[in-house]
Amino acid sequence: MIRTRFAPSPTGYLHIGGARTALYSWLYTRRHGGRFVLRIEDTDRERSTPEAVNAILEGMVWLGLDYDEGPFYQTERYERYREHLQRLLEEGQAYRCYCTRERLDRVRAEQQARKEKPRYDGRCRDLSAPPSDEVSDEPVVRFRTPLEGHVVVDDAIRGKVQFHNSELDDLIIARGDGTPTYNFTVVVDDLEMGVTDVIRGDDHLNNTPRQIHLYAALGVEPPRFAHVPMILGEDGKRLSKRHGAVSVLQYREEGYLPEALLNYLVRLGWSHGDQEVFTIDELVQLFDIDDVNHSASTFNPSKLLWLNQQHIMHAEPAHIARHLAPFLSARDVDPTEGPALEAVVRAQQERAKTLVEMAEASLFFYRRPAAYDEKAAKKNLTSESAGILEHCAHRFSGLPSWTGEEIHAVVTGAAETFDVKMGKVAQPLRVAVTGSTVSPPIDVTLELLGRDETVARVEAAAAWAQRPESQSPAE
RNA sequence: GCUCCCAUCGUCUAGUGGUUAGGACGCCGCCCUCUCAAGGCGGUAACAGGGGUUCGAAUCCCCUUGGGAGCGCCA
Repeated sequence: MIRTRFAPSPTGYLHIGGARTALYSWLYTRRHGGRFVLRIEDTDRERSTPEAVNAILEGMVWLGLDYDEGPFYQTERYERYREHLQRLLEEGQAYRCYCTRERLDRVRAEQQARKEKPRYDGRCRDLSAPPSDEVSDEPVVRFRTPLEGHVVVDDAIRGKVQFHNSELDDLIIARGDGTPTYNFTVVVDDLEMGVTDVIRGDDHLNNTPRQIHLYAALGVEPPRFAHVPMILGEDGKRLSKRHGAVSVLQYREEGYLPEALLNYLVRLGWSHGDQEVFTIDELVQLFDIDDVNHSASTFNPSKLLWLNQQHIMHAEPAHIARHLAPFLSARDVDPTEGPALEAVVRAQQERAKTLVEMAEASLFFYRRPAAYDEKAAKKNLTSESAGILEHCAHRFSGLPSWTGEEIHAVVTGAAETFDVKMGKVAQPLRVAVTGSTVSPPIDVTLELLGRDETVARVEAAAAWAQRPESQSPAE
């Protein structure tokens, strides 16, 4: 059975790049009926924070990327690493290195000055006793990397990638204080957690040959690897916390649907013919890791926005209503007091790119506009339109029932009566009830708003339109 | 600097030796229209460059160029 994992380090929130990696792992696992494990790589105690852990967990929940096991915390697994470390030491596959940081820094600087690739020079590799000078009292443990030959990473996305062992050096697997480092903990965890497929960012491809050696030293077969390309910011640089990468939770705040974000992310590096819009179920059916592209891609906010609109348009109104409600509440509107939220959603569904937009554009359904938009009022609430508004208010009051059809008939009737175009009736009405020139079709809008509220607002607007100042001689 | 990865419209991509190089976002125009949208139609725009291989290369190979990543007692 396939087992994958997502292994973020809690040094910041869950951002776009991490979310896509998680998505790919998740989709791949769901597609093949495997198990998805969440592991928090918090061995960097300096920078890991509980807030970041929470932000990551919350991001996963919002995106709907559920995991079958975990979260496991590496800091709770030190015993496991210690055991393996001990074994490597005993078998001579690892050794203590007494070099001081100062010596290491100096060696590195010298190598760079000589335009060489910086790497450990192996001073302690074959020592039987600690060296006599420049000795650290807290020795680290290094892994004995083969000097000759090469390793091949058989990557599910990139194919075979070959590295010469001469390019590798003896990496530190345990710090001076005895705590294990990344390249060692991933290997131990992935093998102990039975991970069959390691799906991770491209930036780890260079670590993979070392890890393959570690697997060999521990006597196990390495998992299958899949290195997914990076996501670049609009400046072409790798997306990072410092570089324009925003938290996925920020997209929630900006009114994006999780399925839209996921849809956008999956298409960044993967495709299925010409299809652009996918449901999560479709993705689970169609996605496979070896179809992922080789090249890095650039984050394109306007396409994400379009996709969000697509998902808003095609989703069930009830689903959108659930996501929309908090945005209304945040604007001091109680969506249960006024037209049914689902009906409002239906009316707004194809004219909002985000839930924020939809909430803003729907406020007038729940409370009277504080003021008429200045330009809108000047153009539409005139002494001429006042008569039309009064006429409409009167007819609305007399309607046998309050339906869109009858409302529509009143509007078209008014246009005929006054011998004007539809716009000369609809727009003043729109300004009267919404305060602006934008809303769903006028009959739909008024029907939702209700007869009493409509008549009240239209009469108020008619009165406003007739006040002396609106015919100010300054015109 | 060294090693590794990558290279089709501005962006995301289809393409796997023979296509007028397709789609999508964006942008522009037109249509529809009570506003805003949505929708429809049309337009703009790409195979980084150079060598090969081949009857024939976006597709295969090499070089160059460009971009990215790694080279920590970070992950």
